[in-house]
Amino acid sequence: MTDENRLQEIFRRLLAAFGPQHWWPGETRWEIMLGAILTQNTAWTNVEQAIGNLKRAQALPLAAVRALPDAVLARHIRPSGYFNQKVKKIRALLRWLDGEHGGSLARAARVPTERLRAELLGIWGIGPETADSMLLYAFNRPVFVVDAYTRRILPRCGLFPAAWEYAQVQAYCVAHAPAGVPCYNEFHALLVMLGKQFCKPRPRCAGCPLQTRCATGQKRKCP
DNA sequence: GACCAGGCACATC
DNA sequence: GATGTGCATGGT
Repeated sequence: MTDENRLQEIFRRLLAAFGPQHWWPGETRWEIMLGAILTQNTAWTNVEQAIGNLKRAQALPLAAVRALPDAVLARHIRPSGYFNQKVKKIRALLRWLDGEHGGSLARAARVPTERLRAELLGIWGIGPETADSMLLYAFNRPVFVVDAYTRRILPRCGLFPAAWEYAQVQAYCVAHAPAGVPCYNEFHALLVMLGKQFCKPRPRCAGCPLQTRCATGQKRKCP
């Protein structure tokens, strides 16, 4: 079976098993972008609490977040973890929006994909996964999102080495996965669903007296 | 109590 | 360039 067929078969099976995921769980472009920052290295349930806090305080809209003092914003998003860092990232996002697009997401949405991606990657605190999540889910661009689950699951299916970096994995998926915004949307969501349920991080090293993990993501190194 | 979660920036070698 | 570390809460 070719790589293309294997990846398409994985997509087909996941869709059959889990059904459409209806991502992204956010109602506006802004809410999706905010969620993309808040979910960095954080369980979505924690992000839901943070967004719930903002909603209850009627502080979720872009203009409301803009008007919040840092300390208040930090208090609202506290459940999502790394709250001081995330306040800085949200401020950096707003600075970009104001500086490049007059504070208008509608204007930002008219920027071609490659340039928009470059702009997002230029924002402090926004790396490739967060930028691509924003592009796909907030701006409806055909960009394949690679996350920790993608990089864990597909190598275990034997598709490529686990050591591949972001851009390599993305290029592979673009080359072999079913194309287009709806498929990219669903594929990423389905990989997350599968990963949460069945694909825990790398197994512990057999016989390691520390019972810890080696290679990326580890807390300590095996002796 | 350890591990994990829909990363990223920065320091150090 | 590769590797390690800080950031932090909440669920299991």
